[in-house]
Amino acid sequence: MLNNQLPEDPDLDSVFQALADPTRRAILIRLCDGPASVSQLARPFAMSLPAILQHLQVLEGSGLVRSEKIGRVRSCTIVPAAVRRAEGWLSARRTAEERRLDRLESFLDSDDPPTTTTRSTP
Amino acid sequence: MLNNQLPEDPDLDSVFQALADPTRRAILIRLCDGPASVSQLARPFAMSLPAILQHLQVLEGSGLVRSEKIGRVRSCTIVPAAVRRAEGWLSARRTAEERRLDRLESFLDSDDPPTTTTRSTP
DNA sequence: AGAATACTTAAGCATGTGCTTAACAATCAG
DNA sequence: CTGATTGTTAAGCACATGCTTAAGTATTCT
Repeated sequence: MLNNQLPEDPDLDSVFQALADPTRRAILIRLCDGPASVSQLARPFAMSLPAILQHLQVLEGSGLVRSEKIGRVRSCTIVPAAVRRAEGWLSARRTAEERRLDRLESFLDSDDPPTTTTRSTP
Repeated sequence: MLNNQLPEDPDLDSVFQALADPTRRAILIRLCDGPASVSQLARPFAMSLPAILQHLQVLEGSGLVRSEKIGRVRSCTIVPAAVRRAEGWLSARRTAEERRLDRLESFLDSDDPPTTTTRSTP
């Protein structure tokens, strides 16, 4: 049985997945201050360098971070567009829900409250 | 070796984790149109009911969804505040990065570029 | 060249995630 | 009461995740 649902942008999976870890979010916060090398990024954490590397690979795989190796140093930068895409999805949900509440409100503000299904006014 | 880093809000972990799945995001989109029962939420998916239940538990554990059982029907609703909290984190990153670019720009627009190193805090 | 630096790869391990099926409630309709 | 509807619990399985250590490679310094 094939799953022919979910017409949604599959790329957001990896973005939110990347955001779902405190180490990776801390790395992103750090990168907002400007580009950094792998060992600079690793310094604050009680974690091995390979572990940080793996976090960086997750971040890069999601598109939230880009990196380039120059000499023996890899320089990592945040990718604002990817951050905005995730933000945009949440923003769309928020506004959709707000629109619904507005419709509901203006419906209740009209005259005739017929069989108040949700929350009978006390 | 204890990990005494990461002074950040740990609750965002579960929020982003919940968002990192297309089924759960589709459920959230659906809930923007108003409350729904478990089987209503399950209907569009080629997936067993227990699977949907588990997704709902993840969503509820993250605070993105609240639910209440009335009779034999569980009614699920989205929690806008939780959506806004995730959105707010991303928004803060974006603005932080924009501020940095502004500083960089006005710095480059001025005359004297001294030692273009990133972060020379000794 | 030889040593230090900065990163990378590989393998392994414990735990978490996303499903499944089967069986078990609880409630409502006739 | 009987039976259909709606949801819940439990067990199990395949695979993903987040680390670790050990052993590389590539670059720069002296």
